[in-house]
Amino acid sequence: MFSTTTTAITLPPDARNRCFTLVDCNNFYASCERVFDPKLKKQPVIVLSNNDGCIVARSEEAKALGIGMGEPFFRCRDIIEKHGIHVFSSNYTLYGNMSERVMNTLTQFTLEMEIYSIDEAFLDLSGCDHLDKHGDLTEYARTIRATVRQWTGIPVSIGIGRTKTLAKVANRLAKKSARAMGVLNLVDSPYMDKALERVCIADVWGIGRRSVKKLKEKGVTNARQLRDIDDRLIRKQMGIVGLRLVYELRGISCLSLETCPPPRKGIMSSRSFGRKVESPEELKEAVTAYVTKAAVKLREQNLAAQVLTVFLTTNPYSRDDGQYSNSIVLHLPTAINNTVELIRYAVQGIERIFKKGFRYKKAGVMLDELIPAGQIQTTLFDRGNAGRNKKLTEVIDMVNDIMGSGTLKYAAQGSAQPWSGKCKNLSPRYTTNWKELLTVSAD
DNA sequence: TCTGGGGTCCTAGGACCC
DNA sequence: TCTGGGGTCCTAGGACCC
Repeated sequence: MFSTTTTAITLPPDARNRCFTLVDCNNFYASCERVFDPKLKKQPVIVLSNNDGCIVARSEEAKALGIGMGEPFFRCRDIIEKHGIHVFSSNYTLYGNMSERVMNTLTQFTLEMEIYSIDEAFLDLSGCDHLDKHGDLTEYARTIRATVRQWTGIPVSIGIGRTKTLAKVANRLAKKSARAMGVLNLVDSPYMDKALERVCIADVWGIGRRSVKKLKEKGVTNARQLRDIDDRLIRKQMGIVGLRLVYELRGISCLSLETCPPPRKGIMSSRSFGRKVESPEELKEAVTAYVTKAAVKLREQNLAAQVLTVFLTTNPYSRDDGQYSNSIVLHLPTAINNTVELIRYAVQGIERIFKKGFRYKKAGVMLDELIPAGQIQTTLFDRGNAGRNKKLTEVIDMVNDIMGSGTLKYAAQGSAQPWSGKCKNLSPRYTTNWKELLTVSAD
């Protein structure tokens, strides 16, 4: 029996001579909060996930106190009170806008950039690496760092390497090492082995919990050992993804820069409830609100959905209540992107999977099989409803765009929304809402 | 009492076909 | 002991990311 353990990676001719720079904001959400409140400087700060559930960002001071990433908030209550840690609900409007500012700043420094996440971007400086013999590339990165700090108030770390994965490694070390002062360049570095030895495999980009376990069983614990692993072994343990990762650690670029984001494959919108929900009416309200949000995103990208999935679930952590979760996949008769019709189907979906007698914790919708909105075909029996719904949706979009999202709502979303999530410690939307601008008092 | 949300890619296995 | 073999397509689930 043959198995495909041979290398199956085709490489571009310049795969060994690339140069990637990763700019990563430090403790991004916590840093955003700090920009607008100087009192938070040098103070422990944490930011919570939606519904004030988990801790998703920590300032260095909070990390030093032992607060872990992703820890449930309620389990840290004691330590938070004891040390007077500043707690924020997540303010995605603010973080999104701050992210835009950081990314706009970065475009000053390169023509080729991939916005990888809300707080990270890869810059292609392949054309610049000849400068490096004179140390200029590192200097260039220092200029980038200082500029972002000055223009946005956000501290960043910068890692440079021959591959994206090595840029990630360099970035991690830049953050950890005080001597690096936020910038580390690993391009053709004589210290490469030492650098890789300092990074444990769990911290390598693309190595998750499962792979850590497998690799440790093979005696591989740090990034240098992983780089030097046998090709067939890694192929067997981690498939093509693992092999690619190892190549990247060797300085052979397998992951290219994605300068324009590929079209979305699906759009999801879901939320945990602030309290348990039992009535079908409230579930319908919630799902209506979620699908409305998803539909706005859909239209922003000029897409229409052919498949709508609706799901609901009780609290999987709860031991006392009965457990039930279900989902339904609705193949729509034609691609849709107007909110009115999507709400109708979403509500139908909930009606079909709802079961009485359970205390629900979460529900959501997914839009899939997206096609360009221009390709929407109307059905034979459509008598103008689609046209009316389209116009209505357009008007609502326009008003919400000008007056702020949520100005006009569909009645089915409900107005009190007793199911909505907790966010007790929300900071103002300093940069996007006139009523919430930072005020400076004279006294 | 209280445990996020939104994505991507890959693989194994089943269905089906000739 | 001994089922045919080989291909494609689809889907569910795993693993990972921030």
